[in-house]
Amino acid sequence: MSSAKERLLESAKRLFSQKGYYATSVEDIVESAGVSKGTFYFYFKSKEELFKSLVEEMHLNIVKRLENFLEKELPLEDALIEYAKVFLEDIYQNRHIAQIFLFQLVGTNEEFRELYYTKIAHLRELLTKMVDRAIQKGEINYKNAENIVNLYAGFLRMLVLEYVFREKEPDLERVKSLAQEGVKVLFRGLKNA
Amino acid sequence: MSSAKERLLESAKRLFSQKGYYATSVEDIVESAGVSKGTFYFYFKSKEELFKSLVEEMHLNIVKRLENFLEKELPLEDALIEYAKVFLEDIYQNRHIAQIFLFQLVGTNEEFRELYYTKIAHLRELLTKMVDRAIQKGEINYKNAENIVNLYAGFLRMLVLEYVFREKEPDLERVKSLAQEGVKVLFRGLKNA
Amino acid sequence: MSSAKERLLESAKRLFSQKGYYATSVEDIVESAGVSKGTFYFYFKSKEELFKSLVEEMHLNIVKRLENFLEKELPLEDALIEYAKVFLEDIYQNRHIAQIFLFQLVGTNEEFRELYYTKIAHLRELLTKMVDRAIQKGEINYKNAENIVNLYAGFLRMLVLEYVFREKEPDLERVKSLAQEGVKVLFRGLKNA
Amino acid sequence: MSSAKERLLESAKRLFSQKGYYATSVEDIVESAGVSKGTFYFYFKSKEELFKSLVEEMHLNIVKRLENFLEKELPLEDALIEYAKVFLEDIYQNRHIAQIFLFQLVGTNEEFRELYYTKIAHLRELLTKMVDRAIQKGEINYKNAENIVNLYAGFLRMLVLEYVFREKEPDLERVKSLAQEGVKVLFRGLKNA
DNA sequence: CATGAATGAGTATTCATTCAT
DNA sequence: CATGAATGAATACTCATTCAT
Repeated sequence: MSSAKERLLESAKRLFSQKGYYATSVEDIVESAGVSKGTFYFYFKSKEELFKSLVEEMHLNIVKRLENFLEKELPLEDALIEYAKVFLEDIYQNRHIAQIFLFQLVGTNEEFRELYYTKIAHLRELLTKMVDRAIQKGEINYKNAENIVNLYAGFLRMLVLEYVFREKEPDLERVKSLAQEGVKVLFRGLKNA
Repeated sequence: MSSAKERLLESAKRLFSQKGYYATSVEDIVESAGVSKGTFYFYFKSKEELFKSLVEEMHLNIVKRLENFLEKELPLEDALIEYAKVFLEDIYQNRHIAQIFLFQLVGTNEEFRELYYTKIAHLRELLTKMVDRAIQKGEINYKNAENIVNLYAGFLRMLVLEYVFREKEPDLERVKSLAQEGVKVLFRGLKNA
Repeated sequence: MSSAKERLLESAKRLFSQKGYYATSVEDIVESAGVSKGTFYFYFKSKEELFKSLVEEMHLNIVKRLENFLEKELPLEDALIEYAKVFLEDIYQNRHIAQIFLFQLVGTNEEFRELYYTKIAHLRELLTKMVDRAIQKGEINYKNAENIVNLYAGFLRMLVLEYVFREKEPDLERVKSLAQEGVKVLFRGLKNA
Repeated sequence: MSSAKERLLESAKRLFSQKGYYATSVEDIVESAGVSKGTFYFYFKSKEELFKSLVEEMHLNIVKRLENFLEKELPLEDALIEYAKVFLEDIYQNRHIAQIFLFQLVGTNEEFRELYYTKIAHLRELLTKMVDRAIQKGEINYKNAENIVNLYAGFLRMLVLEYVFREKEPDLERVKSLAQEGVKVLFRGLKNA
């Protein structure tokens, strides 16, 4: 049986992702976790701290995965396709926390927005590094790595927003295939500049 | 001199976009507008209703602009580039309310998220129509209009998120040129499928 | 066509009697009367003053009617029966304002309760006088006039509460006949002490 | 020492009965009880719910008492006299909550009025049963049980209104003796029909 | 006479957080 | 570790009343 802290984390993830940070009360969380309020504050300094720790967790997951990818040094097209698939799978597996990270953080309040931009900057850096390498290797002819990240990351975000989060039971295979097609389109454009 | 209602609307836009829906209190809004609480409720049924009316306003603006574009029947590449520029200009001019529409709605609570998806669906439809026309005319060879919308709209969203909203004083000309470059890359990819 | 003041009075009577003093807002009243708030305060100093003036009006009505009855110097039984009928008819005709007078005044707040007791004391006095006369004339053998008023007035109040006010469309003839029967029962008891 | 909940209930009873439902604020109640606002809402869902629970409590008290009386199967005159005494004693002991039940409920708003009629209907039924039995046994000759209840209950209500609630320190013995006399008068009337 | 925009004190209710047990 | 009673500042919203036009 899961511990009180784990149950609190699970409940928080689910409720934050469903109802949003503000509309989720500590009361909601402890009730759903079946523990007392005192217990909540034994494990977490505050509601905000819990939220931020979820964000941190998700961020570290994505970063780790992305760094692993970088080490493989795949050709860019393969890398972009493979990573897109892994990313979508990952996001789907961690839907709740991912929703918080990708779409709640920016829109909730000033502090969270800043946190978002800090975390995202890190991820963009990693992606930029990957693209830069391909530019150096002459794999593509459009050489603005930052803007390539805009195209690629914007596309992935859109897929997540429109398919993974919007639909109750997303057809992940279809989303992955959309991702693959999209990246191919993109890559052709990058090569033929 | 501006009327009480106008001042309330301006204050609300600014504060919602800065601090977010929940972190902005009616107190904040009326204080910033220099009117009493009673006046707020004389003009708006509730904080929520005011928020939603701002969203509606922005939505109608974007739809109108997009419909105008559709009527022009430009070649797709030109249309995508021109619309991107107009869109970015527009979003910049209406930064506050646009921030609310594009990034707060999804992340705030369940009701707002549903509202977001409803509004966005409408915009995606219009874009899809534009792309479909180009497919019929043989302008491009990748024929999944929906996915092209994912690529294009995702890219624009990312530009807004990373440049227009992130930076205090965004260099709009640079963003537009990134947009133009990105669309060209994309279009090449679409043509050479 | 009725004047603004009359329409305000009518609306106030109806709304106060239906929803109660506190649950009826000045807004409700002016809306239902089709006039502006300014007009309300042109004719009435305050919501409370309007309410009290309605109470005063009803009180004067009942007092006048009762005094007329006293002058007739009927035998007690006839007087009690006749007055009961007239009273019920009257209350029915002025249902709204009567509801306010008889049942809202006591239960609403301290000030109104005191007002109620003052007004009611006056009515009880008149009734006591009527009964005293009958005692002096030897018409009845139970000689506690105050308690007779308790029996009689309590009975009438109960009829009003249970039949005139409770039912949407009260059968007034039936209520009057209940009143007549009840008074006869009462009178027999008074005579045979 | 009494618990926070008990103190809240006591304060609420007293204040509601003195100032009325609307004129008593939650602030008033918690201040008088010496607890915080949060504590109020820890124990009661709302001001209205607390009010209704007081009503329910009083209603159950009266019903229980009345049912006990019914079981005794006393001759009607004795029953009416004995019950009147017990009722007055009871009402006096629970003055505050009784005032709420008997005189505030009807006059406050629509919802409470309906609640009043529901509760009172129950009490009238029990009394009617008691009277019906006496009619069947031939104890009285006036056979309209419902109207007898009107006479009896109206009389008791009037005693409560005029003596128990009106006076700061009511002379309960005198009220009980008025009740006894009144019932005797009534009973003679009923017998000699 | 009449309007309706504007006021601001007041109200019920929420909720993150604390702490004695 | 765990509980849950208690806190009180904060919040959205109401409403009687005023007053310039």
